[in-house]
Amino acid sequence: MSPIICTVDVVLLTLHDASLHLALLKREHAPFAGVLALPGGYIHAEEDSDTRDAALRTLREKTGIGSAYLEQLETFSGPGRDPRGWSLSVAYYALVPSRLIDHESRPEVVLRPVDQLQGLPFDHPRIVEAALQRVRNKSSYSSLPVHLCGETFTLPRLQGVYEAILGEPINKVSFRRKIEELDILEAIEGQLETGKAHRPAQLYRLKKQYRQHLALTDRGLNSAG
Amino acid sequence: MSPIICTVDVVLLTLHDASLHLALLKREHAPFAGVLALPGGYIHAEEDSDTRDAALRTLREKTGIGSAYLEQLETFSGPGRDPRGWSLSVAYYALVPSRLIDHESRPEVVLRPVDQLQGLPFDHPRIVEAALQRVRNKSSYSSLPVHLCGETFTLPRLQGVYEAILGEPINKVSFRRKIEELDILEAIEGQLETGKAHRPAQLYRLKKQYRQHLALTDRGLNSAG
DNA sequence: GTCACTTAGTTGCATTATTAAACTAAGTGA
DNA sequence: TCACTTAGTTTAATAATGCAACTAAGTGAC
Repeated sequence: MSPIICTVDVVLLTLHDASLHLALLKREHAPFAGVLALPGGYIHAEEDSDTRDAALRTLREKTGIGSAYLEQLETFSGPGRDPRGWSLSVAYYALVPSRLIDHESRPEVVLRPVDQLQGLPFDHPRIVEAALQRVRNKSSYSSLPVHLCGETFTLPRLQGVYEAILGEPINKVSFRRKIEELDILEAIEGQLETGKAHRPAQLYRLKKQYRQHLALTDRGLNSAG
Repeated sequence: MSPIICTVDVVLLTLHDASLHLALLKREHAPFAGVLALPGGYIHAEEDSDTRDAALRTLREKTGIGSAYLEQLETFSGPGRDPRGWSLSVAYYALVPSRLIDHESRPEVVLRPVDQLQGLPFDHPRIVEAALQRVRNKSSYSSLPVHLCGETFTLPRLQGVYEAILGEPINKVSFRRKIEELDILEAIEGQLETGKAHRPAQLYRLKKQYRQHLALTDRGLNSAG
């Protein structure tokens, strides 16, 4: 029996111009050489300690990103998804603040708005679709979107990130109540976002224990309003 | 490079004596021959059209179950989880009404309460733990538990199933409101569950379109009460 | 400096959702 | 016929949510 082709693919999402963008790379080899595709590659049994590790390595090697929120999405498989044979890809999704994407040293990483994707090879459209569904759904009841912000951010900024992901406005009071309830942020003593022609906003950061873990609400964020 | 060992494992859950049980099988071959383990096996690239298909085949071959609610759980991997080498297992979980487990023709399938598991081989404890977490979480905001009931059931019975999974009582009025809201059940005209020494309960069944798909609530089922 | 403007952040109240308790319904069995 | 048990509904109290209007605090025009 011919061996199964084992790969990982990473749906790397970031926020650019207040909308969700996906990171893509031109494929170097056949099949689909030259086509923009998800960063991915073979699992290296000799060096990877599991598929998560393979995804982290892929992310580092292909995009230069050393730290991101990373979570397993789903495994896609079958005889038809890769022309080389029966293949299996463990898909992960990653969220990074856009500042961490270094366009100087990695000009080959291109960002595309997630609602204007076309021509993706293999079953990458399905994988991206699944990632978007997961991220949108999870954002509606968790702290997931904070991983798209940088180290520090204001509450109005964070609300904007939620709204960009969910695609609809959120009630300000309800939003602040929920975030408070999650108890994952700490105000940075005396640090305000100045320079704007209006009242400055308080800067916050994630509490240490939530750097990699998420917090979940009981009832969701109830957008609209 | 040595090939990666690709398998599927199925966490098959059912309700027995009003509590969640897991189906286990004695392993026939090394490693862990004779030990009770999750039904699982190699992916057959020649015959399986994807990993879901491999899981369905495994379920059919090892337990005789031809139809169940089946959903991909997570993929587990690494060099240490199987003594034969770097391995990868796509785990699925399945829910079946206990009646579908045919103890006559399959005496080798043993049921164990999920809170009294021990001695499971490989990383099966982790897989089962992940499945339980997923099922409990998903049950709190979806129609998932209906797949543990048979064709027809009463609302008090269904509430009992939710309570068995979630491990806490649910408010009767709230429960009925949520189920009504989900709009997935239809009362079976004139069919009541008789024979009990009290008022008979209305029998319901899943609407056709929800046989395989789930319905989700906006706000969850809010147990306790 | 004063004032118009803008967004940050809060308060109070109306609306809606959830829960608890008490009720009515309808069977069995003594 | 009556006690008992669980099904299913009603009512009222409580809690969560959302809206509108408020105060706060900066910038920039004049």
